Amino acid sequence: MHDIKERESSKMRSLERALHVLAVLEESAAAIGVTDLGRASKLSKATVLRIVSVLEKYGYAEKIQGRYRLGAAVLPLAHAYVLGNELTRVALPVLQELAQTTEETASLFVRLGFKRVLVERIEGLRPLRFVLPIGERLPLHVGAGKVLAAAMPEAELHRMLDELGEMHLVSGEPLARQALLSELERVRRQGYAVSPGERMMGIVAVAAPVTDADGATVAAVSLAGAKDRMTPEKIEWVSIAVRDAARMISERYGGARGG
Amino acid sequence: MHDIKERESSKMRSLERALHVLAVLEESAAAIGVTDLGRASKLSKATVLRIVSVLEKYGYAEKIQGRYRLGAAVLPLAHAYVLGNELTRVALPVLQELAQTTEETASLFVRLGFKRVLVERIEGLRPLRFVLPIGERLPLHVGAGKVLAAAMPEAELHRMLDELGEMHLVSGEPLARQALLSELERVRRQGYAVSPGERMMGIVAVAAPVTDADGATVAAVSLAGAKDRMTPEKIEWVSIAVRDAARMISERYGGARGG
DNA sequence: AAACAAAATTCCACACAATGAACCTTCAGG
DNA sequence: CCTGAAGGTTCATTGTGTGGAATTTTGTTT
Repeated sequence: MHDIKERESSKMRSLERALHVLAVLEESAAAIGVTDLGRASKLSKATVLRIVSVLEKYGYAEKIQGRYRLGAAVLPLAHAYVLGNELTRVALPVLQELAQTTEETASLFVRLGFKRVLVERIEGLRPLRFVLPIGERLPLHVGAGKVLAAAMPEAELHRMLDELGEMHLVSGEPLARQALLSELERVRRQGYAVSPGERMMGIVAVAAPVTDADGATVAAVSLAGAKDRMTPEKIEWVSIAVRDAARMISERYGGARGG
Repeated sequence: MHDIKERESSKMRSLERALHVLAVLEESAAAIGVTDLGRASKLSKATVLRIVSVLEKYGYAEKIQGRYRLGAAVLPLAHAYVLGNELTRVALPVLQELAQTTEETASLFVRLGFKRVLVERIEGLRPLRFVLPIGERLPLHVGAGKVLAAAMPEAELHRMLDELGEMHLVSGEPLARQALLSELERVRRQGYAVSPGERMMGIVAVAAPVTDADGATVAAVSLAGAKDRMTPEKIEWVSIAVRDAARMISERYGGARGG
């Protein structure tokens, strides 16, 4: 995500390098050796080894037969994040209500760099997937991501689009930059986004922004269900329910400042 | 968890300090200012500020009105851990099977220092709790923890008991060190642990160890249910089912070395 | 609204922690 | 038994992390 541009004067070089190694471990599906870690993070073997040794000591990395992978200590961090976070706390009952009345799956996303992260999900009648996808990094230019992209500063948005290059929907259909920009404009105007099968085939999602006291977008509420259940009429009233839910979270979040 | 003993020659002091700050953020329920962070981690304000600035840049910390809390970037780490980990992958279908046949909640724990961490859970008929507790840090001297404690090296176990001091069950009943040691010995002999309401009132848990190819305990499978459903007869056959599940995970885990 | 208090943030010269090239060890394959 | 590849170790050098003090910001009291 963050390239380590050694030129730039970065305070705490060693820490940034360590976090970079952690990011490589996150991306790497399988366990990875120090030589490969060094290659991937552009650091010397010795440096990488020192970093993973410390990470291992604290449980953030695990050594298995000379190879390294993420360690179990990352789980308590995520647990503490979800429990301690004001946003997830106030959103939980609202998402429950939303999932129950619509009988579909309700989710909460926050933006992280040029991606969004699923921070909370309540399944409706039939789960979308079995394994829990909380923490998954998803793109901003499709689905509920559009709500978050619509709130990005113009310049940052264009930097992201430059990085992304050619965009496609899951159907394979290309997504022109101009088409996305107009769509984002429409999302801003109408206050919600509808995404028919943009990221997952056969899944229709409706999403609306959660804002803080200053009106800045801090998260997106999304409701997703199978295409055949999401008729135009249902999408109509669901879009209202989603906006209501997002507004309710916004109010309670803004109201309890300093919690 | 890890005291920062500055005396000891620790390579990568700055990284260890940063991880220590991260641990403080994890423990702190509410957002916390740099002064308090400095107090809690015994570091100067300036140092703490530099550390949290970098953590914030990478999304591991969030600044909200001058106070800091964990950031959303910890969630993708946990997600990657669960997806990429061989153990959770092979355990998933076994836990599903176990939860289905027993109609109770099946869990998988790994040891992390002197605690255990819940890494996977499949709910039975009635969930034990609503909010997902994956990543929770729990003690080793009660419940499924006994299976992990039973596998600790003698010296390490005693160091832990020294740190713990007086132990109590959730009922308030004190737990003598000698009583725990004999119980651990029994767990080793019979290959599983039964914990009637040790950690949570009204919940009975049965647990068995998962071992790697060398026979070392790497995790614990646990099955927990309400006391009134867990009759002695059910505990009897459930303890067999749990051991079978643990053995199956052990075999598949050992079998796929290097995955 | 002014004055104060407390906390966040910036600055800087020094000390020593982090660095990486070179070296050692282990192990798999031929 | 040799060879190559990868994990791990060592140590002199240097530039990075450090913390006290100065400065700005925030928020609380009068």
